Amino acid sequence: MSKLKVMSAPSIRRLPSYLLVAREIQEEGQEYLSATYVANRLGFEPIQVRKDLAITGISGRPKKGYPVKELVATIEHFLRWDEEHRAIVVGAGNLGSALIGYSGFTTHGLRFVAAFDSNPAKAGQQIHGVPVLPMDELAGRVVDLKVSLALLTVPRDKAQDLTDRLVAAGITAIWNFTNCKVKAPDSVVVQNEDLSSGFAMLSVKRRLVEIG
Amino acid sequence: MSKLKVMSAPSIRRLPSYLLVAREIQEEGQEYLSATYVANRLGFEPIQVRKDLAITGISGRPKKGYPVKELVATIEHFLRWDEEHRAIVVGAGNLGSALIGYSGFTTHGLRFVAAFDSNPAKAGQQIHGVPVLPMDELAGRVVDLKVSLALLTVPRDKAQDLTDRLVAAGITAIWNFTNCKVKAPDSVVVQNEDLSSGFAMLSVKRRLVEIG
DNA sequence: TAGATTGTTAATCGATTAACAATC
DNA sequence: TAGATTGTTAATCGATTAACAATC
Repeated sequence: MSKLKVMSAPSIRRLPSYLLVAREIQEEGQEYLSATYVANRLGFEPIQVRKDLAITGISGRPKKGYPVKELVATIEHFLRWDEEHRAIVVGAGNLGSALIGYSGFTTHGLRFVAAFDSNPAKAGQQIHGVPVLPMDELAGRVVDLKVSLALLTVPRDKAQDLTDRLVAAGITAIWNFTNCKVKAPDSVVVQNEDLSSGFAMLSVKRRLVEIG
Repeated sequence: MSKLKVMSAPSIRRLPSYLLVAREIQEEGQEYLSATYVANRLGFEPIQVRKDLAITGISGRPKKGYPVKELVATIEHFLRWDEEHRAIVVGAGNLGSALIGYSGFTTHGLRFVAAFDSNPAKAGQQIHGVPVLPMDELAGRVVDLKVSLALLTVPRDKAQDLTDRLVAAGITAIWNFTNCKVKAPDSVVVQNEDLSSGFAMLSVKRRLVEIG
């Protein structure tokens, strides 16, 4: 077992970009990959890359760098992207449909098995091959669909109610794309994805650039 | 003029959620809103809310809190969400279409005037009322469409090429939804939105909960 | 060997939290 | 007035960066 390292949220968030670079280098047939190279590619400091990679438990070779194949496998395992994650999408609107269709998630083990929508007209349809089911079947289907993860893409005023229903149905992880901060028991993992905060950053950066 | 405060990225990212609470309270007809109340609602510390709000230049009243109407206006102005931001969407796929259709952005002043796609079959169509134009018209239309912001929602391998073309065409802000870190001159603001990093956080949090 | 790189330990930097005077 | 709240200044906490020995 590797030593327990401090895992900061920023470090974890940077891992996917390291994985991307590592996969690319792996395809080029390189055997080793240095933190220096990764840092140059992504605009980070080499020491930061080394520290971040350390949390996964990988160990590199002085002078050579990290063995690429092992690095890819280690990051994937650390992020649990080497397992299948069966998920449902709650709210089959624009965003829900887009997320189902986003191919990038398949390399993270994410597999959408059903979508739910309160609009009866959508029930029975398919979105990118994923069946849309009526919202009132939600509670009954979580178990037989064998899902523990739900993506929440409903209007903000329905977010808390659906969270409660998802928790009651046995869902243990919620990826929340509404800008409503939902409450759930500690045993349920909630990850909030707020596009507004990104746009806030963009706007403030623009002003700073204009001012100089 | 208000004193210049330190603006940290985390603070800026929290402002939209304060704005949401403030708007809600405003609709309820309340005149004042305290940092304590906002903190309770969002699960933050009151001191953090006060510090964050301070960067916008707003000043509250001891005992009462912040005047709600002024607070809403001040945050909106600080984030430039009180102006119109004309934008194009480059890549009219699933994600691009979903972002055009996302109604939440209209309250942030975001207005989509056109989408561009390399698939000729899509040109001439409309997505949620926004015309789709052929990609080779990109350079020529940026000026007459009067846009300075572009949302990048193309496959990762086309991200850098299109960034270069956008910059050459006069775009000064890019909201990048690809997981490719694009390079642009310092005068161009780039905001990277990486869904993978959110999923990485979710996965690691899940393991921590399972371990206990 | 010499140079490049890892990984540890220490230093710095920045963000969050605490303490408290001012105030309505 | 008393209690609640703001906003400043100081303390703490955590993340990033630096220094450097170990090593292939």
